[in-house]
Amino acid sequence: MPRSSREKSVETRTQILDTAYRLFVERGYSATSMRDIGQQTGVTVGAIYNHFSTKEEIWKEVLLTKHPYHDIFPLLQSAEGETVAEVVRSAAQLLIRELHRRTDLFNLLFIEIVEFRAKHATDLFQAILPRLGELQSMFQGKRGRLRSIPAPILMRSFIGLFMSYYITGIFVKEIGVMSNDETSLNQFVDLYLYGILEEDGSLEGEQA
Amino acid sequence: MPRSSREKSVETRTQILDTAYRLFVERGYSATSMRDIGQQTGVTVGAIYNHFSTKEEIWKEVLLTKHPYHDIFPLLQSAEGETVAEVVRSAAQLLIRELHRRTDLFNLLFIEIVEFRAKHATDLFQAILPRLGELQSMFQGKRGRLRSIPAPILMRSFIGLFMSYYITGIFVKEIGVMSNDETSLNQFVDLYLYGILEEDGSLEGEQA
DNA sequence: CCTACCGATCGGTAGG
DNA sequence: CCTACCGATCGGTAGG
Repeated sequence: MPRSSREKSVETRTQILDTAYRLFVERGYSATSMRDIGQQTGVTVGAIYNHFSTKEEIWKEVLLTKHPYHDIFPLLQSAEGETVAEVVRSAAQLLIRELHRRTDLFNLLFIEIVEFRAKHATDLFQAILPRLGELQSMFQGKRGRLRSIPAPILMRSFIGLFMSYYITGIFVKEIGVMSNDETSLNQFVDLYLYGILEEDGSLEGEQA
Repeated sequence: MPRSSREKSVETRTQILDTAYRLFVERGYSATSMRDIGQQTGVTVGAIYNHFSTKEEIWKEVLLTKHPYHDIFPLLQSAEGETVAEVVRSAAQLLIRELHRRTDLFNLLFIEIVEFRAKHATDLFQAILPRLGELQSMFQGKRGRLRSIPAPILMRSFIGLFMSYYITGIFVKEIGVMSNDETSLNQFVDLYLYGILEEDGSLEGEQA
């Protein structure tokens, strides 16, 4: 329980950001009104302007503080395994589980691209950049040799693996003619593993 | 020049759809008003409702008629080469060139996911499905053996290749620390090729 | 295809 | 005099 008006203020601000995030990913930016944010937070519209000067300022703060990398980075770092292949499979499992829990994981990015023409992309990337280095240690001391692929390409293509699985999965869902189950995911991951690993037979052995 | 009021009506309808498409991908659905569409088409708001009963009906028609697969499918089919690797590289080149011409190529999909929670996904997929088969012939009679990967996975991961290159590229653009040039694309494509092809040394030979 | 409107709601701000 | 917030309302615009 807040003990001062100062603490109360910080709490209200946090609640506004939580509500705004939820509504933005549910409906998009323009379709979310300041009144919606206020009502669902339990404050008036005027009160919001005590914490943020414009609606876009709320967006900027939501984008930077609720961006998926906040959840994804720790998740990736918790991936375990003795070989590179095992680590990648473990990371893929964790990420897909998170995607099922939060099917709107990438919505902040899509909104930023469409409704803001990615104008805050530089700010966002500056925030992420320092933490990208942490990920490089994921494969340290693991068995299995990587092809000589630059780290940025490795990371971008790994993210892409999930984006494509997720986005194309939305459109084949409930169709039946295409499966979107765990088998599909494994096939995606295998394709990625064959793509990044030196050929030494370890993958085939593991599969058998 | 239209010779009858019937033809004039069809032309107006087409112009409305063209304008709506342009504004939707520029700003998103909610941020685009019926008045915007009317003004930029050169008709009043009331006139639009002569052709479409709701704003969402315009969206549905735009989504189905302007969807990127209309441009992408013919593009992929024009890819040439004597080996699977050459065809894939050719297709990748063509697709990236198209992406540079139309940087908003995927925006319709993003809007459908965020602002409509993908409610028209089934309609869209039904429209695309019959044409997916045409693509399967792309690799017919080409040298280079594919791993046993189901065709849907092949296609989904190929689309994913570009989505990840495109989306992550937006956020690393103009940063300098990460390159987003032709070299990056080739590295993405190589990763994909290693992922789908049986190992027979042909790729290394080609690279050398 | 237009002018002229409707009930409601938009982002943002007034004084207290 | 501060903060956090209120009820009411601003000029304009939303879909219809």
